Amino acid sequence: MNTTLSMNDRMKAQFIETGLTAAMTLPSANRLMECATFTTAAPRQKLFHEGDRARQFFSVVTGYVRLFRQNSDGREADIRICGPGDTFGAELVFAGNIWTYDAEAADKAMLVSFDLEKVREIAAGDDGSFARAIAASVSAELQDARDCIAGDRLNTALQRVAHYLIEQCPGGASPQTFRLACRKSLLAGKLGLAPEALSRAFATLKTLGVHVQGRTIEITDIEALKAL
Amino acid sequence: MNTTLSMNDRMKAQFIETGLTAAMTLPSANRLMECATFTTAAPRQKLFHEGDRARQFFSVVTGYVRLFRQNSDGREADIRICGPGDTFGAELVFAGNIWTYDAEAADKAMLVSFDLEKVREIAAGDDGSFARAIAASVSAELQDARDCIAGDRLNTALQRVAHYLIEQCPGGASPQTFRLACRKSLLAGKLGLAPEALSRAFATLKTLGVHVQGRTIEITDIEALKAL
DNA sequence: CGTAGAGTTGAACTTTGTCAATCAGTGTGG
DNA sequence: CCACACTGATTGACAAAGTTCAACTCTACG
Repeated sequence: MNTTLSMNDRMKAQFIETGLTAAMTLPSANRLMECATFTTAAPRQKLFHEGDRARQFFSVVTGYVRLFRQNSDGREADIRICGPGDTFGAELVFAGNIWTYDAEAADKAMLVSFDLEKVREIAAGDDGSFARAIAASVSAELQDARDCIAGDRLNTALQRVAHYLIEQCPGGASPQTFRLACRKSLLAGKLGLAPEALSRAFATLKTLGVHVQGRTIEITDIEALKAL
Repeated sequence: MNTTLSMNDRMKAQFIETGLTAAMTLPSANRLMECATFTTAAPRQKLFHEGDRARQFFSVVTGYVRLFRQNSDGREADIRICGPGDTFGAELVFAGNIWTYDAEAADKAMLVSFDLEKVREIAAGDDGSFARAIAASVSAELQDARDCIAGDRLNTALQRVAHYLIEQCPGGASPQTFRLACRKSLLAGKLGLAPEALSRAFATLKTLGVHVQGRTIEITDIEALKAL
């Protein structure tokens, strides 16, 4: 399914939206684009496995990608859920060339892949602004990963779900209605929960003015959520 | 307690041992050293708090530093335990200048601090090898953080403790005897456990040939540990 | 309609955190 | 040299939180 496509203007525009290029100067973004290949992935398609040699890293244009680890019994735990604009694997530009996790497309997904060797060459050849832009993306990922560790260790399922909902409220005022960005089972994984636990959390939150109808969320009292 | 010291040869040697400089070219390491200040911290001394503006990042020379978050009730969760050779806060070179966690010395600790502004200036001024070396350190931290997330979500307390012991076995053969690198309560935090849970894990492991006497660990059958 | 996939609910069970009491090791001062 | 206090570690009892498994519902879509 790894189809190389010529880049049209719409794709370029989408690519520019990517978090990676946001912090980049225009010349850097242009150099990066020269290493880019557009790719699509079918639902549940594996992108790579833990232990595989890595030849490129990725940005998500549309859809979602699940990064996860497996234990010896085959049980899986999500490490990160990447949505539109997210980059994953950029840490390999600077350290290592083996994947330390599995990745699969959650839905039909559109990705940009960047050739690691070419990116490293560019990073080594310029004044350092290119490398710094990628390093900024990796640093942001590190902050997110630490938020995740702290969140897991400090908060209960209910609190993590409430926190997620607060984050998703555009504007931060209530009452408010919006749609979940992804399937609930995917969200559960992102929050480090079994799907059942997410369900129960939503059920409990009903008493605090959170009404869930399919993917539609209605929040009547955001302050009550923050109080958790 | 932040005493600036002139750098003697022993200090230079210790500094060179640091993971940060390991991946660095000698000129880069020399440039980095120009931004460095030696600092000591008393046991339980706070280095900074979440939300503080960051002016430097750190490497640990001796002792341990606890990075943690607090929730609204004041309960704490460790994000990372830094020992000799570990660097923390380097992500701020590339993104952000506010601490997103608290830090305190676990024991009496000796640290090197690096002025963020100066480091950024050097990173912007050279051919990029300096920035790439720091980025490599941040990337390694990201891998560790993900190991931590996956380990927390996938393994029980017993499995995490067993995994830690296996990691600590020099050579990887049994029988073997070694000392824990730090206090048990600190280790518990590193593994995301309450001290009581670590105690119980050790008690359970007694039946699998792990004998704990204070900080001394005796492992008779490392294969039994791996089987968990 | 009917089927497949996603989501929900219930019940039993496991794991781990919390609280309280106790123990062990270490150092201090009388 | 011993009593005392202090800190860290251990143990038991208990409660809370989540997982797991199974049955059931709902919805979308052919």
